[in-house]
Amino acid sequence: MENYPLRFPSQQPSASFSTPCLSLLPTDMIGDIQVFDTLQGGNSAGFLRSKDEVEVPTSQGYGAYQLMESFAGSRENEEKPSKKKEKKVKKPRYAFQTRSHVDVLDDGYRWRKYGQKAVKNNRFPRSYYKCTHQGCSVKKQVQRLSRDEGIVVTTYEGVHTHPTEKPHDNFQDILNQMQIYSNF
DNA sequence: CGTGTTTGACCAGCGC
DNA sequence: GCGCTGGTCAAACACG
Repeated sequence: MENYPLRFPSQQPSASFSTPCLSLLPTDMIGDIQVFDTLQGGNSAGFLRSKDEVEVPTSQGYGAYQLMESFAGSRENEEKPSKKKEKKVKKPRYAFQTRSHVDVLDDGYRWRKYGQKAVKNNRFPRSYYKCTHQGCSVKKQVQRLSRDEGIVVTTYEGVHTHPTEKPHDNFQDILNQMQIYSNF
């Protein structure tokens, strides 16, 4: 099993959220995935994994991404297979909750939509995307919360095997943007 | 014409 | 076994 380096922000920024304003994410709404969130309007960041563990934010919000990196791949094969033989290997998933008017955040990668499904208890459909880069099998799901339609949940599955196609601002710039947006 | 979206069909897992 | 739900496929379509 190989752990590709997580290419989310820090040195080689790949995130370029077009309408960045991350906020709290109730993890029980999306199940067994790791959750990255930042508190709206502040510079604190939290990272949730499983249902109850909260990592303490580090200065300037970098901590969350660093934690993501440290957990990359750590949950593979974690759940018990219901049958004896090895079951599907689930890639680790990371969810971002973003307050945004648009569903699809520009994270610097090229995505192809391959499905859309109505979701139970949610009047908004969930969209499924795959990274179009050759050999990269990263997927993401985008879903708007029913109880707060201003919030978009983006769930990433897998890790990109290539750098972003859109070199961009550094992470600090993104955080600054988040500040601006959150002050609305 | 290449690329991306839409959408119905299909399949697998899970709970009852 | 059956029905529900989530996830994926693929043909048709739209667009630059």
